[in-house]
Amino acid sequence: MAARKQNSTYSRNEKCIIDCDLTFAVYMLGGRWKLLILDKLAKRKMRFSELKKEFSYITERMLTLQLRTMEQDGLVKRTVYAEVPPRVEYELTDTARELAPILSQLSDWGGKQRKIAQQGTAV
Amino acid sequence: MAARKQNSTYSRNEKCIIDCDLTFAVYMLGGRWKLLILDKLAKRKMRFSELKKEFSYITERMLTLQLRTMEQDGLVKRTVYAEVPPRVEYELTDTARELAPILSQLSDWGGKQRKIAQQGTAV
DNA sequence: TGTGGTACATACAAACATGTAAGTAATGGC
DNA sequence: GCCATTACTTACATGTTTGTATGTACCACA
Repeated sequence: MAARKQNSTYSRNEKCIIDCDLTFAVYMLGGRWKLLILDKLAKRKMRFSELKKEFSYITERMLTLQLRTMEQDGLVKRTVYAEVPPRVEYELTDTARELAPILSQLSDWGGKQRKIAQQGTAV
Repeated sequence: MAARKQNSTYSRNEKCIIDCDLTFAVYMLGGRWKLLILDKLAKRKMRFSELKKEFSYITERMLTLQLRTMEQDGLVKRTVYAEVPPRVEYELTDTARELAPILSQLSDWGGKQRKIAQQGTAV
C-alpha cells in the first residue's frame, strides 16, 4: 500500500486485483516487518526506539516506512509528544485489534505448514 | 517463496523474519494473483487455459509462475494428462482448503477496511 | 562551544516481482 | 507438409521493495 506510479499494466492490474477484498487485506499486511510490528504492538504501546530494539536487524528507514504505511492504512496510531529529545508512541488501532484472532489462526496454519515444509527439505 | 540469492542482509533478514509463523503464511499468499487463483480453484478443479480466461489480464508467464510456487508450497496439486494437445489440471490441496474459513474472515475484514479507506479518499 | 539523544529524511544501490515478446514440443486434422 | 492447439519456456525490460550511508532539528547539559 505504498505510492505507485500510475503506469502501464503493472498498476492497471494492481487496481483490478485490489478489488478483491482478500487481496486488499493481504497487501495491507504484506510488508516485510509489518506482522512482527503488529505482534509487538498487540502487547503494548511502544516508542520508536523500543521497536527498533526489538528487531535488531531492522534499519531506522525500514521501521519508519513500515510504520508510516501502517498509519496510513489505519493499523497503527502515532502520537507525538512535543518534547526534546522527541518522543513518539505507536499503538494499534481498534481495526488492527480486530485482526488479532484471524491472524492467530493464520499463524497456527503457517506453523503447521512450516513444519511440513521443513520435513520435506530434511529428507 | 521464490528462489533467492543468498546474499547479505536482504536474505539474512528474510530468514529471521520467516521464523514467524504468521509472516511465513502471509508470504505464501503474497503473490499478486495467488489469492484470486485460490478463490477460483476453491470452487472447482480447473485447466490452465480456464484459469487464464478467468483473469483476463494475467499473462501466461505469471500464471505459470504463481501456480508453480503454489505447487511447491503445497497449496495446489497439478495433474498432467499425457494427451496432445496437453491437458493440465489444477486443484487445491487439503492444506489450502483448510485456509478457506480463515481467508473468508480476512476477506470480510478487508472489505470493511476498503470501504473506510474509500470514504476517507472521497472526502 | 560542543556533545548527546530521539525520530526521523534523503540520495543512492541492490535485489526482487511483474510484464512483454517471442519461441518450443507434440500431434491430429487439413 | 503445414497449421492449429495447449501449456508452457526463455530473454529482456520495467517497477517496486528493501537496504546502506549520511544528514537534520531540537534543546538540555557539560
